[in-house]
Amino acid sequence: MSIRDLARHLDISIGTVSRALNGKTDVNQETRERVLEAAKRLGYVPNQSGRSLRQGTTNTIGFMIESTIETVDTGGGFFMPVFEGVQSVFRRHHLDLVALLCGTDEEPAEYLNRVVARRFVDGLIISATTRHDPRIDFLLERKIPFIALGRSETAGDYPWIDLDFEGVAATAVNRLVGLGHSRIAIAVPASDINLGYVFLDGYKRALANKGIAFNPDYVFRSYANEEGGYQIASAVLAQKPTPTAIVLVNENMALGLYRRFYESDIRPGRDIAVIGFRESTQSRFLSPTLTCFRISLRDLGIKLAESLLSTMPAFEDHYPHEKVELIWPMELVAGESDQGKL
Amino acid sequence: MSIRDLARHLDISIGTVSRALNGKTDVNQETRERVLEAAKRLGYVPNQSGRSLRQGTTNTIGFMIESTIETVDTGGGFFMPVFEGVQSVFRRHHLDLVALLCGTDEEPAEYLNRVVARRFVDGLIISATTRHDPRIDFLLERKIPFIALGRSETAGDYPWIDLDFEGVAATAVNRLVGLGHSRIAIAVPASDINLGYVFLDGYKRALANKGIAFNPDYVFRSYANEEGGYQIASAVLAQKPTPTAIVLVNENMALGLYRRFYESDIRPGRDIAVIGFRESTQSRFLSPTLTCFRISLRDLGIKLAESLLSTMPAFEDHYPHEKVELIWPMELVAGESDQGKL
DNA sequence: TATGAAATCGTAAACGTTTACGGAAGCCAT
DNA sequence: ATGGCTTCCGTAAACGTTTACGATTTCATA
Repeated sequence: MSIRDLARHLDISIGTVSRALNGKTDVNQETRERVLEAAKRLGYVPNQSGRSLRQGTTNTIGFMIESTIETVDTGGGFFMPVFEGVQSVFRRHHLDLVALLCGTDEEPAEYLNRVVARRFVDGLIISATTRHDPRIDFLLERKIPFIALGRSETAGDYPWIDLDFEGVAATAVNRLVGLGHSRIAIAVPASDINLGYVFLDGYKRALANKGIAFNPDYVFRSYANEEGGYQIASAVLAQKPTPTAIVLVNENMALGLYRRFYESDIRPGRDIAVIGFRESTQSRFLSPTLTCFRISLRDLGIKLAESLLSTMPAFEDHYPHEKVELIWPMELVAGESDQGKL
Repeated sequence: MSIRDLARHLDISIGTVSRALNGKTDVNQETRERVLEAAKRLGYVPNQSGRSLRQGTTNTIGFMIESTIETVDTGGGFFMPVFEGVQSVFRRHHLDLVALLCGTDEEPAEYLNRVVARRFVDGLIISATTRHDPRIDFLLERKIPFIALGRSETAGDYPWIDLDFEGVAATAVNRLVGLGHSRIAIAVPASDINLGYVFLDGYKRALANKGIAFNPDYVFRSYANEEGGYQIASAVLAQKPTPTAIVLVNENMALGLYRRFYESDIRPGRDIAVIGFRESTQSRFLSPTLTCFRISLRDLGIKLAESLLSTMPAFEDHYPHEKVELIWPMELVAGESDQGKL
């Protein structure tokens, strides 16, 4: 069922059929309707390879996700809601969204190289940005439209949207200070992912604002998951003087942290204050419930998609070019985990 | 940088270049090496649209994942490890794997229709199979190679691999009976996903084997996530006589269940036995640790990929055609959550 | 009526591959 | 010298689109 078959069936030329289907102006209204009707009736759908070859465009956007130990455990569904938001925008423009999952046995930059070389996608969303991310230079040099979910250290001349790690760290510290804490620990990822550095910066700055000296011994590094939380809890308990509060960079850490504390009869919220990171399906069901921060993930996805389109020349009539360097706000969700008295 | 440029640069015909790159036999060894070397040096990669158009094949496999409320919260990373396994096989055959994420605002069958119509992929892996899954009939009729992760009720003439829900339910029941329980509840998803029915069947059969009467009041239905676990815990406590044990179809339910029990001062493992489903990053860090079942997800992915290839004519020399109707084994991981005395 | 503009459509080239086909050259046996 | 293999390579068609270009018709206007 090619366009040729359809044209033969309607007894008009394939050029006209193509123009009718693509909404070109120079085609009679009546014939357009005939074409559309026949296409639907016969179940004709344009062959993507054909159009791609001709137009040099694939109508596909890739969302690259790494399955590193750090990001694999996005419990509570981080990416799915974002994806839905992205997809809702793309669908209006007949763009298909695919997730490109880079395994642990391949370098992200290598993987990306393959994707780009094969001209698989028209644009890209990358995530889990590292401090100095080679993918960004690569995409800039190849002039592939892209947007990063998460900024690198040199958040230079490329579009990115990032969560408000700095703001979250500051809000958490301020809140804890307000509750009377001064020995405030922080948990960051051990990896090179940039958000850890941003988070740490926000923490330091907030401490400084409150006139509290920064103590490097209160910075704990491990995996951004349950296991990491457990290990950090052990380290926290071993540290003297023991912190009275801890701020987590990742909500999955909370469960492991809780577990380890329980084993030493330390009850979060009563004996030590804990502020998690992102509100997830789990945070409400922990005991005590986790004080954390809410993100409108779907809206984030929508903004991500719109921003990407604004960097693509083919869409500049709908989405005029704009510089996107956006910090996405997060809203405090008070729980019980930071509410104990000192 | 097209094949024409490469041919011109080497001063040979494009046909020879193509044959050299594709490992055809009728090309001189020396010229082949020259071609390969030049291709690498000049960074030539065949345009996918061109080959797809010519060969009618895309070298891409799609892994369809639905982001329904049921599957979105695959905490502990279910899909990522499976994905890696699949990818490790495909990479050897120069196949690209993409994840096709169907949002909640679109029917899975509709979404699949679009994917297939645009000839996006050469083969498909579908998951979250419902009881009567229209996608299966559709793919069979269109003769698209596919494999289902999860069987439908009429697990008929199509390839599938499924987790051993029946075995897990039976093992759990037997274990609980061995510990002295007879009032054993079961938590299943409220949706039409088929695994719930299979799980329930295994439960019923195991009860019958042990001579325990099936009590419909002990079947609890809700979402397969933390929220659902919480609701089910409430329902369990309200049920008289109260069950002394409960078997979960989903590990994410455990946290909500625990939370609700704690609110009523019921301690899992002491006052009520709980057996979760899949071992995840969380199960070890719950308090008490969750008794559950381990899956080798990477191997599952590998088998999934190999099985799919065995249904594709283009690969029948490497993977001879075979009937795939496979129940994937799961191994008990004893925790503390079922160890209380009655 | 002649003229030009507007509306509509057909023709054919082009996108980058793969591959069937045939031709040229080399070699060996007759 | 002829014929028949084998080895290697070039030619050109084909995949299914889109689109620049030109042709035809219609229609209003001078």
